[in-house]
Amino acid sequence: MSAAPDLDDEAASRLRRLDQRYTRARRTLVGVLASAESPLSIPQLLARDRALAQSSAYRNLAVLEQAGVVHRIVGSDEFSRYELAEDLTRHHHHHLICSRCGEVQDFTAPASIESDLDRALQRVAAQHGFDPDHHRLDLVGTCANCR
Amino acid sequence: MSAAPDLDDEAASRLRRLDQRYTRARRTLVGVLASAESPLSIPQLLARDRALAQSSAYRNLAVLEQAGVVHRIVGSDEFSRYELAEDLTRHHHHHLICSRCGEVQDFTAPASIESDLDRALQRVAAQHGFDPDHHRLDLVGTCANCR
DNA sequence: ATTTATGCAAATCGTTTGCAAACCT
DNA sequence: AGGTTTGCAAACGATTTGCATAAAT
Repeated sequence: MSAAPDLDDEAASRLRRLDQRYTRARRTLVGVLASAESPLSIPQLLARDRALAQSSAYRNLAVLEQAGVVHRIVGSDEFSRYELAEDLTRHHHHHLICSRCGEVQDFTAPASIESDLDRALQRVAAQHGFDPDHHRLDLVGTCANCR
Repeated sequence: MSAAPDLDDEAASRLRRLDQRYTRARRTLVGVLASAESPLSIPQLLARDRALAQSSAYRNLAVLEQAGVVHRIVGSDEFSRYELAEDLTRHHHHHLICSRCGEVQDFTAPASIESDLDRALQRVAAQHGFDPDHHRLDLVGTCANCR
C-alpha cells in the first residue's frame, strides 16, 4: 500500500507546484496504483482500499492527473482507468484493451518503432497546426482471459 | 445528406447480415457522416439534421457499429464520436484529438510506419495471448483553433 | 398482418458537486 | 485560527430503456 519513498517525494513535489497537499487519501491512491499491475478503474481502486471514499477518489484523481502524477485512460467500457504517470514508473508503454471485459494491460513497443513514430507524428502535427501533448497507441481486441 | 449509392448498398448489405433494416433514419445518419469532414458527436449529428431523434440516434449508431458501418471514437471529452468505417471510406487513418475542445480530426501516417507498426503489434499481441481487432493511434494535444 | 423501428419521456449509472465536519500547518 | 480536504448525500448529464405508435416487408 505504500510507495517507494522517491515516488512519494516526487508526487508531493508535483502537487506542491499546484499548491496542493499530499494527503493521506492521495498517498493511498498513489500507493494502490504503484502496487497495481495494470491501470485501475475507480471501483477497482475502492475495492482495494476500503478507506477510500468514492467522491474523494474522483476529486483526488483529478488533482493527481493535473499534477502529472497519474494518467487517465479511456478504455472500451464505461469506466475511466488510472495508472501512475509514465515518467514516475520509468517506461513509456502502450495498452492492450479488451473490448470484452474492459481490462487494460500494458505493453512496450520496440524502441525503433517508437522513434520512427515520434518523428512521423511530429511532422503530422506541424502540418495540421496541432500542438501535440502525447500519443496514444492502443491495441484493441480480446484478452487472454476472454478468448 | 444522401450518400454515394455503393455506400448505401454496402451499408444495407452489412445490416442485412444482422437481420437489420436500412431505414430512413439510418440512411440519414450514414449520409450525414459521409458528408462530414470529421467524426461527429451525437449532439453534432442531431444539429445537422433535425429529423433525427436522440434516442433513435443512439440506438441506430449502436446497430450501425455492430454491423461494421460506423466506428465509435472515444475522445477526450464526454462525448463519443462516430465516423464511417474505414473500409467504407477507403483509407486507414488516425486521429488528432484536441484535449481543449474535444474536436477530432483525421490524419494518415506514412505507409512505412503503418506496416512496421502492424508487424510489431502482431508480435506483441501474440506474446500476450491477445487476439487483436484493430489499433488506435491518436495524437492528443491542442488543435489549431484552440492554440 | 406481422414484425421491426421510432420517438417521447422516464430511468440508469458513472461522475460531479454542495456543504458541514475533520484535517493540516 | 485559517484555509484545505474529506465524505456523505444529492445533483448532473450522457446514454439507455419502456412502451405505445408508425414504418417496413
